[in-house]
Amino acid sequence: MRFIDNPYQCPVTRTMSIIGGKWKPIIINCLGDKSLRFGKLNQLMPAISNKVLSNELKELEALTLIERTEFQELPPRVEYKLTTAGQSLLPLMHEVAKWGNSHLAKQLENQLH
Amino acid sequence: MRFIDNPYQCPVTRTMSIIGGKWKPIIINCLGDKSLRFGKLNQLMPAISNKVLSNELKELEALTLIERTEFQELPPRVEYKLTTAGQSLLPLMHEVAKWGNSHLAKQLENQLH
DNA sequence: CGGAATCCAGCGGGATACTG
DNA sequence: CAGTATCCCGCTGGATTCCG
Repeated sequence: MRFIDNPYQCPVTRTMSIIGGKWKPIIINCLGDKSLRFGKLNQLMPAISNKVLSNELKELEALTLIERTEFQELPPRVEYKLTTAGQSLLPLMHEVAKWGNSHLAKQLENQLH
Repeated sequence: MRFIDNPYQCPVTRTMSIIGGKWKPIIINCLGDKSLRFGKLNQLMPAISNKVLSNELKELEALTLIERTEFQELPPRVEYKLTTAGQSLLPLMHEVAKWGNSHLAKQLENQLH
């Protein structure tokens, strides 16, 4: 029996165990090709606390999906951007977004009937 | 300012607010084109408790992504399958799986160097 | 068999204050 | 500015039991 909730056996479960969770896909999609500062990310996502954002960023960094660059300035400046591996997720995020849009469109359409 | 953590403004967030969470993508992918019984689903996913599985199935049903069919037999039999809307997620799940596989392949490759 | 009900521990995560 | 530290609440979700 292949257990589909086993990341070693199921590729969907594997992916979700990497980028699952409430915030990771949003952060990845938000970064895109850009390099963003911590404060800017926090501003774009007002619903996330700085503690959680900090944790998510650390995890994404540990997964080598994003790269953290600390500039030795005052006041401090830190920028986050996707690594090559992280960028490989962008097409997937695009598909996710596409589904979200078409699903919404269908819902609105159904409301008219 | 467009807030990317707002499902009304960001399609990625919108999708994740629908099929996000630990189990929904796995269940959807697991169902595929098949019709599966509660017990079979629980068997395929030993790590999920029946309570949580039951909840997830209810939520997916409320989202009209899956359809529940109850057969009036003894012992009882209930089958779950994707609706048309749910099936529209399968290509996305396929992409998710593809990324999971290629990501794993790259990791293994890097270990050789 | 397919759940619902109950109990309960763990921890995710919010709010706030503080620091280099 | 970019976090860390602390406190603490709420809810997720596990284990178990019971029911039609």
